[in-house]
Amino acid sequence: MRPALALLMRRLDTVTVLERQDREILAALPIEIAAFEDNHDIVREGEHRDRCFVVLKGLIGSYKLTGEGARQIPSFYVPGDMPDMQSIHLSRMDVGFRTLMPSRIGFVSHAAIRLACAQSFTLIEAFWRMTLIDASIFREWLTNIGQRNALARLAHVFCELFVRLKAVGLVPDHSFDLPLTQQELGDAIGTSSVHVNRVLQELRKEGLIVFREGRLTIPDWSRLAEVGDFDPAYLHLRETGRTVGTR
Amino acid sequence: MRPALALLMRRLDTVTVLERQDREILAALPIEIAAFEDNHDIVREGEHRDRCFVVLKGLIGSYKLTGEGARQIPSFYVPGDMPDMQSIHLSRMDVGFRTLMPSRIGFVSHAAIRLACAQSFTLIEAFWRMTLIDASIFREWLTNIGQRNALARLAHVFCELFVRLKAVGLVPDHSFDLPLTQQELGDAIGTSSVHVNRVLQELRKEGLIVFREGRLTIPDWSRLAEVGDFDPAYLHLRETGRTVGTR
DNA sequence: CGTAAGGTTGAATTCGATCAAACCAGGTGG
DNA sequence: CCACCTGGTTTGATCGAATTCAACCTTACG
Repeated sequence: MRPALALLMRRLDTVTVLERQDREILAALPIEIAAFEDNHDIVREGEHRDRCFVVLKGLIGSYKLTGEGARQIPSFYVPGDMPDMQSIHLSRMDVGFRTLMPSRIGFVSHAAIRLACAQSFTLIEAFWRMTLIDASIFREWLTNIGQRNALARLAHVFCELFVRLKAVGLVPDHSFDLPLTQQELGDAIGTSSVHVNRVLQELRKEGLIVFREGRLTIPDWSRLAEVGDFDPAYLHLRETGRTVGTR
Repeated sequence: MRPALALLMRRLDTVTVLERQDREILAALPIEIAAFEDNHDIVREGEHRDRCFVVLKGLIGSYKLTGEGARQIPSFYVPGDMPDMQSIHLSRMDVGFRTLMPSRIGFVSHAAIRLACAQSFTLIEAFWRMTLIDASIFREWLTNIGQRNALARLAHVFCELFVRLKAVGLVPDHSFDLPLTQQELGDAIGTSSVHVNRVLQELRKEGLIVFREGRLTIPDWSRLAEVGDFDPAYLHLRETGRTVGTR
């Protein structure tokens, strides 16, 4: 099967159980692949879309701008994710998406997805479920930003990325590529880049992370999870025991 | 028709277009009604549910607790909303729901909703769309809490409640019942209740709100929307022009 | 009355923002 | 090869927003 669709399927497998015929329908989806450099807008706020995209490689961030020009990154998207699934039912985009590193993207038309959904209730469930998990992640981020201090917030975000990447098999050892700038991290956790810098130093000093040359290593998972007050339940992954962490 | 279902239908009308047969299916939904006093847990974090609920009267807040015991209210739910729609596809609740004032609730079993969805693709769309709008609201709240100061945050939340209540016809003039404590407001916008108190005074001093005896009045909508950097696009209401504001 | 829940106020403190400058590495072009 | 630029990181100093703690007030209510 085309590797792009294999990846999407693998992701769907982490959230639900697919039957053979669902896999066949998915495998037949027409998908158009494109590569983008760093900092490329894939979808802009306010647009009307007629297709969704799947992350195949790299890292995508959603973003919203306030009237003051500040930017919030409400969430990150890793390979296998369909970040703008919502565009199927909400015509106007309330959020934009851009690459946070060089990325490969697959585009699937709304029409094709609708057709697939019409053929299988299980697929509807699977896609719907993915969007509900997104919402769950937003709730967790709200709690993160609203209630925890900057140190815990950053630790929490690192933990989440670790678990999500691991779930799709992209964390062989205890490290993964994460070429985010401190500004981008700040936009995600709602602090200034200067403060991110200081918090990063703190995390490093405590031996909780190694973060350099665009790569994050987590030497001691359980301690980082402790500091970040992290419980992966909100990610609603199947077989959490197997996919999570190191213990 | 039973008023409970009429309200749900009215809400669905604000987000999508229903056909006659969809209305008939909805009207036949078995619904079980109950009244709850203030501060009553309807759903607790971690539970497994076999039914959804519709807010018929009152105000519901979702909430999450951190390891430190802090509480975040990720969003409010007004009459017509189905706050735990997600429970259909995500068995474990990652969030709890409780009344923020005396409320009337209608319960509909998952089985009944699934059956209704099996009969009408439009209904699936409508429900799915509601959950996607929820997610959109979470994104906006993330931006609100992450990027705006406490004054704008609070103004923004007030604006949202105003628009959402107005959309279901619960804001006859420029005021509505909102018997929230300052603690609860603080849990929603991620600040202490003491600071909420000060911000409220500021908003009052500027003549932007009247907030007493559990009722909020917005004398000058456009100025409050300005202060709160509020743009209702993220609510994805149909005919926004008609339903929003005062101009 | 006395109690409880919520609101208000003040003072001290802390967290994080802001501002500004220095630093550093990788690329580019003379 | 060096000078220069650029984007990002680091550091220090200062400022402001919001927290914390504590006291006090008001109202509702048994």
